[in-house]
Amino acid sequence: MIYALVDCNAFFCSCERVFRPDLWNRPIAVLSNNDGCFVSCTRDVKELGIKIGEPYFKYKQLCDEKGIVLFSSNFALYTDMSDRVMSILSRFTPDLEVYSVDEAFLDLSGFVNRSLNKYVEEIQNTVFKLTGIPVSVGVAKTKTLAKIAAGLAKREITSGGVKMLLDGDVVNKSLSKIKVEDIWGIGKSSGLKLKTLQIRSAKELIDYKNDSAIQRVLGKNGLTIKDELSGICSIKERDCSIKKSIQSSRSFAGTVSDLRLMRETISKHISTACERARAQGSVIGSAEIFFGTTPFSSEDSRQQFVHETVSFNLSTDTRKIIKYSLSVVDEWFRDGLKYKKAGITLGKLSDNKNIQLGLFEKSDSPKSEKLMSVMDKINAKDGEGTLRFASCGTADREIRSFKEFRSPKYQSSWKELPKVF
DNA sequence: TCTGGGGTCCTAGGACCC
DNA sequence: TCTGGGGTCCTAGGACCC
Repeated sequence: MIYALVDCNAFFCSCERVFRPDLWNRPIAVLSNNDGCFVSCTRDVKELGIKIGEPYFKYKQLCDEKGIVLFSSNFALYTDMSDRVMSILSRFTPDLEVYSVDEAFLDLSGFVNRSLNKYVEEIQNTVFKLTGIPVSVGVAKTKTLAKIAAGLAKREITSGGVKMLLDGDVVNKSLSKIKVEDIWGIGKSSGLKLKTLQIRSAKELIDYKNDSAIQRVLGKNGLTIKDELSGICSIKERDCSIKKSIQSSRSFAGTVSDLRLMRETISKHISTACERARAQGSVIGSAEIFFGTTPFSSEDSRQQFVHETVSFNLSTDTRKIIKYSLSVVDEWFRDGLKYKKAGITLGKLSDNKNIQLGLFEKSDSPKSEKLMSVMDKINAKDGEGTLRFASCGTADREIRSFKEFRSPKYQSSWKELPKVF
């Protein structure tokens, strides 16, 4: 096999730059919900020591000093740009696996006879020309090696954003420079375990003879990764078109200490998630409700973090799932606590088609299905939340989030279309 | 006095990813 | 004032059964 991993460079930042060409050479960063953390940074920002996931308030001063241009996250823009990039990539292979919002694996096995290098450059150039998004490409015999190659493509200035890891000597040389915890699928904790076996680099991992020791510390995943690094394809394609769980959650801009507000928040999360579940044709079997105070140290408040799962007969009826979920809220909510975050995860999702064929039980009445379908249609046409349940509260009590640096909704709002003079 | 062996299924939690 | 939001997969251990 020959895989190419195409990875968009600082994707969210690049999306913002497409509409702000004046920022092409400026350091920029994108912040998470409530402008809490950094979620995307251009290379020059990373070089200042700012890492993805770090809280913004720690670096506020540095950002001011260095003139870093900040953006609040604008996911409507990023998903739209992602769709465009992926659709272009699909022209280059019959087998495209979209791995995340900014990455995809292309099976290029059929192209070995062409000049692979040229083809890859063509992919890179086409994406940039048609979307304005710069991408790096790593090419190798397995997905794990392609991930490593793409990482090298980004790091090595001379690479032009493309790195081929096909020749055995080149692969070995590269692997000896890769720290074990930087391998795709091995994190901090597994990295430490491997160090107890004196394995520090990717090369040391593939040269390690005692497979059972690797399996003991990493589980069978460890051997899969070892094979992949040795050039043996062992990772199956994941089908991500149907989600197995669907989550909706947010941190509050301030804190919430009011039961009614918490009930409304949970109801809204349930409504959002159920709509997404119905949209992918799923029937829901369980809901996990969670809410909690800040996990970070704060002297003035007691801490609590609730995680409760309720299971029920398969259903798509938002009303029913809200009812179950609110009973959890009522049971666990404590007066006087300052809640910082709340959300839900829908689980035990099954395919609606199988249910209709009678393989499983479903408890909803035909009336309820009709109601949900009408609601979804109206909300799709006239906007999110046009029709909602009373338990979600009224719009004026909406819990606002901080988005100090939001960019316009260039592609999803007529009022905010970019203007060309 | 003294308490099997094997199997399946489910769930919670950990680890990892972007 | 202040620390994201979404996912996936694996494993260990409990419940249950014969």
